[in-house]
Amino acid sequence: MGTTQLETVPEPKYWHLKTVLSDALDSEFAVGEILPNERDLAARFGVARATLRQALEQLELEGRLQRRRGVGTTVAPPRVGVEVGPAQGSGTAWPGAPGDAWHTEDHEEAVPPAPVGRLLGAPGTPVHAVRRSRTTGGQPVATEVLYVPGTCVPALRLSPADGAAAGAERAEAVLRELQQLPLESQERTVELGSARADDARRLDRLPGAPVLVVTTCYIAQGRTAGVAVSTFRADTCRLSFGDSEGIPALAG
Amino acid sequence: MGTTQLETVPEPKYWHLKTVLSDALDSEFAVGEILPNERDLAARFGVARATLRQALEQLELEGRLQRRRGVGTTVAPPRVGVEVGPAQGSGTAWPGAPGDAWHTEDHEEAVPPAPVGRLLGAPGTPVHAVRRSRTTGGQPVATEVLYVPGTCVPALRLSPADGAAAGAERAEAVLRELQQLPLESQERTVELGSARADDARRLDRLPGAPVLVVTTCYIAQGRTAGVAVSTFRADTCRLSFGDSEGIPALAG
DNA sequence: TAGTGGTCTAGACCACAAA
DNA sequence: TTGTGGTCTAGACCACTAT
Repeated sequence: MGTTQLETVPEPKYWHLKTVLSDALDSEFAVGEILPNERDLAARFGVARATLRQALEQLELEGRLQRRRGVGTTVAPPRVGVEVGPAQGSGTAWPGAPGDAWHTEDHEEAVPPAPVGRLLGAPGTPVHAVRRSRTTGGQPVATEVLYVPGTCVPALRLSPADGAAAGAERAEAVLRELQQLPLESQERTVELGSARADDARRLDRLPGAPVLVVTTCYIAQGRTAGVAVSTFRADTCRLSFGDSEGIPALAG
Repeated sequence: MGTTQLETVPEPKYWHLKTVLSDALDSEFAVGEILPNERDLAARFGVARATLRQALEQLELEGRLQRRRGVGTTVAPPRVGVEVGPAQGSGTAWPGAPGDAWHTEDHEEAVPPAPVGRLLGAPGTPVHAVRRSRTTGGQPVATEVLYVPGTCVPALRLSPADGAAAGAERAEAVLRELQQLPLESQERTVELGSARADDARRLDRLPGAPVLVVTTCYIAQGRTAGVAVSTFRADTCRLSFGDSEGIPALAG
């Protein structure tokens, strides 16, 4: 005990700064309000701009702030809950089932990424790739690619001569065909990732922005009949896996 | 003449660097191998150390690298899948049910954080707080606090005179008592957070490290009878919500 | 003690959005 | 054009680990 540890707290400046700013956001700012710019804030707290930015980055990661180049830093609204679990009261269901919150955008035939190819049991084989997106209050919150082997939707007739204009229609045709397949189960994983350039553009973020990557395996006829890779903005989303609707429905 | 750089790709250096390093990790390094130190790497790529660090941070966020102060940067093993969903084949269950993967550590009576208090319907009221932890392969992957109102475990007799030594025992007593309560349903959310100082220590990370925060509401007797806030290391974990076991069991 | 990653500085310039 | 956040530099020192 001899060493009376008087404030030997080597707490980093940016960490302390983050706490101070966080408290200020709670008490002195309203949602949507614009903060002073980074140079002013840094001067006000007597730190370098890089240090101030370290604190802001943390707060943005936690969904407290929103920063936009050329515009400024604003106080972010609370994270929106995004339902990801079993569809409304119906247990598991294929993408594109009635009432699902996604918007179908496009379709192409492509070789899936290696991890997805392994899940589908046929690495390197071209499959249907259906691009979908999801918005909340006009803001994009997620983008998704659903990979479906051609053998799982055998009745599908695609005329390659249709051209690019029919992308969304072809995508919907794949989803319609999927509903015919009896879905046995699904399995989901969630992990942290950083947005690739194309996803970042769709999500209105910069490349590298933190995202929650939800991978869903759809099991039908004893095999993995589809894999959806959904990319959610980590700064604005809270993923919700609700059993409160699904379980009672199954029990009743 | 280095100025053969005709293509003015406004791609940030750190982003390009990250890609280069990522490819190198795939082809030239084995899991656990130590990378050259940051100063050497920066020199080798002809960038400032801060820029190199920006690329390393991204790779660490994606679980590709592990950095430890005083030691070095090593190639991280693939993320471990951590089962978070319905317990093995038994549908929903209380924490502490047989076979659950958590280790009970401690107990105290405390006022929960405001958001948890709201979920429990009684902000500002002291409740049981049970601390648990989870490891995989000897590495800590998650820490959790389960908040349970005293009114939900009325049969529990705690002797305050027991002292601190009985913390784990008191915690287990709370969990035992919970099993008596019929669990109606549960609801989970997942969001990105940054580790507070105490959680960071438990997870063997620095404060501010990215974590996946899983909030579970346990519903019993028509009310929220417990709230668990579980904090998983985002760099090493992939959360797995498996329905493949639970759904068939319920259907049969 | 030596070597590592973590923090911090004080600049500079760039890309972007809005006036 | 102006002002914002985003990128980058070339240093410095600190905290930690292993020897």
